[in-house]
Amino acid sequence: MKIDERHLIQLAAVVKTGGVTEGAALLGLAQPAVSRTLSMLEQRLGEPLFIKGRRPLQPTALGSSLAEYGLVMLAASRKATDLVESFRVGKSGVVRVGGTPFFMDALIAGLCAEFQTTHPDVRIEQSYGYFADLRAALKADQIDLAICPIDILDEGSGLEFQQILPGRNVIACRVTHPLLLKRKLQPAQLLDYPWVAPPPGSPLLADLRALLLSFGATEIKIRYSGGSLMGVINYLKAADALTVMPHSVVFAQRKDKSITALPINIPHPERALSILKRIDAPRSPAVDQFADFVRSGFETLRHLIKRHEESVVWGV
Amino acid sequence: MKIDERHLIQLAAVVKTGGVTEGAALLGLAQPAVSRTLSMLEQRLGEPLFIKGRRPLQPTALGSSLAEYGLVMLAASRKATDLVESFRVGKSGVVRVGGTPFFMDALIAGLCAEFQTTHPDVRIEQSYGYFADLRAALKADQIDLAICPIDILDEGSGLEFQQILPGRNVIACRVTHPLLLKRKLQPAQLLDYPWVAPPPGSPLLADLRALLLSFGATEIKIRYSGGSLMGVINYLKAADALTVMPHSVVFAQRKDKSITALPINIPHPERALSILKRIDAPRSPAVDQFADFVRSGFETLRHLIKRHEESVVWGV
DNA sequence: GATCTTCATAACAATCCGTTATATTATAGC
DNA sequence: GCTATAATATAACGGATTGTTATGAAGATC
Repeated sequence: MKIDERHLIQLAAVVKTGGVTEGAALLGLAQPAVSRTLSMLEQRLGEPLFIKGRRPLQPTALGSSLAEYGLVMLAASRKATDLVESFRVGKSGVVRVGGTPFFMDALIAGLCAEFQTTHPDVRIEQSYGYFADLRAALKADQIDLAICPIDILDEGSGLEFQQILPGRNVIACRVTHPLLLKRKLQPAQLLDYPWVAPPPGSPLLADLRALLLSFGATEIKIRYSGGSLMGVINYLKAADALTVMPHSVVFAQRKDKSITALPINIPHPERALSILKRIDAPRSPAVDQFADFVRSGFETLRHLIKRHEESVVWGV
Repeated sequence: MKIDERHLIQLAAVVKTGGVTEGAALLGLAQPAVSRTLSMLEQRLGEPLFIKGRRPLQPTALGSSLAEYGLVMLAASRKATDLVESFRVGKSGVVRVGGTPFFMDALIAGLCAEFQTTHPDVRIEQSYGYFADLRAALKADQIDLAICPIDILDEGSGLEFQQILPGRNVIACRVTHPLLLKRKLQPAQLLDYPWVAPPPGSPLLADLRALLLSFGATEIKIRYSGGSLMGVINYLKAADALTVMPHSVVFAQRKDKSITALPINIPHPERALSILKRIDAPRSPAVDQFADFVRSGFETLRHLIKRHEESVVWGV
């Protein structure tokens, strides 16, 4: 005999609270509704669920056994509604975010941790990739968000993108680099030092090539390549090498006092760090909240950078 | 937001089976019913539960999370229906049975064990008592069955009682008792030996008093009293004492070859071992089955006794 | 691109649900 | 034992929901 789950839950509520009235109140129902449910249940089962003529209500063996299962359902139901509630306000769910390695490592990872102090039940699944991969992953619904630098003219084509940081590269080196002592830095001097290449496939690598050629290099001498951000930084710390990095990434490392930027301006790439989303896809509130959080995080970063540059001659 | 438990279960079925059609089949429903449920759920939640335009169906994060809770409910529901089913056929439940100590210990306890080889999920709660207590307990719905000797003229008064064994007492002693060697047993000889009294309050004790007086005793010399069946038997084993016991109880001990009955007839009490139930009270199938089992158990016991007496001169 | 399976929608009847109003029943206090 | 009180059962009703079958739309497969 199949029993309506709702009936079992009502039974459980009554057994748990010890009364029809209280049980109904627990479920937010009127007493007659629950009373009728119990009558119907007993009639259908052909077995009493409560010992008749006894108050406070006392369940029979069958009644209390069934009530246990009802209690399980009641608990599950409660949890489910809680889950929905937290999901609706973006407090639970999954955020799948992909991005370029340097930004992810230097900035987004920390932001994720920060985000989760207020959203502990949101799971973040991070992955690496460059624009083409990320766009494909977005369209295939493998990720919910992408964070990467995008050429201004790149067409969205079904993707929404918000710029969150203007493109700006700097030349990074360790804080003890001899070039930092020079009064006037000539671009040609940069070619005297070994260079470290950003990850293959990254826009930064193209930037580096263009930059070195503009400095008059006939060929590009790369001493080290293939490292992630941590690898590059650790290389830089141990040698007077140079590399190109996003300004924000170097800025994020300022606390370490191990690498910094040379006080020389290099051309802005026609690119801006952006958050990419699919326009059509329904995004969960958690994804939206995370995107907002990242955006505001970069907002404050931009202000930080600005204030920092106004107060000190940065990089010296 | 409160979610209908039935909806969660349907969701779980679909997620579990990987398709609306299969999910509906799992629940014994038509496919459109489940399909509509899912549509309504998504509409009410404002969040998709499945990734659109993808077959086989793939749940979203929210969908699979909710499905987990649905699965819990589904499992509980299944178990509940199983429980009901087994309860209806008397394969589960509780049997509260009270009875007089000697019968319970000597006969009923073993029957309980035997009963549970076919009804392992029936819990038996046994208690001791004599007629007055048992009747009160029955009326107060503290026990479902009582098994005790009842005077033939005792009125049921709302109680149904079935006789399961005629009243018949014997005088019990150890198998090495000297009286067993006598050719002709004179009642007066019995008075030469010490007597053990059945539990206070028991009908047996009254029987014993009446018996001894009828033998011509001026006063009753009780050497030992207050023991349960095990106590009395162990006393008898260690001394040439005598006592009154129901015939069936002594018979049940025959395998031990430690106590037996004197070959002397004593008056039948106007009493028969009976099963008592309340007439009005709804009894669970398990109780009915147990009562039937006990009845048939005593039926075979009666036959056993009969055959035994026909084949051997019992007690010698 | 044709076909086949699977899912979504529509329409309808029956049931069930929850409500308020009211009667009945059990317990407690005198 | 009787009354007062609190709790439960019953009745009646509007509305929502459930299930059904029939049919249309959309992916997947070849």
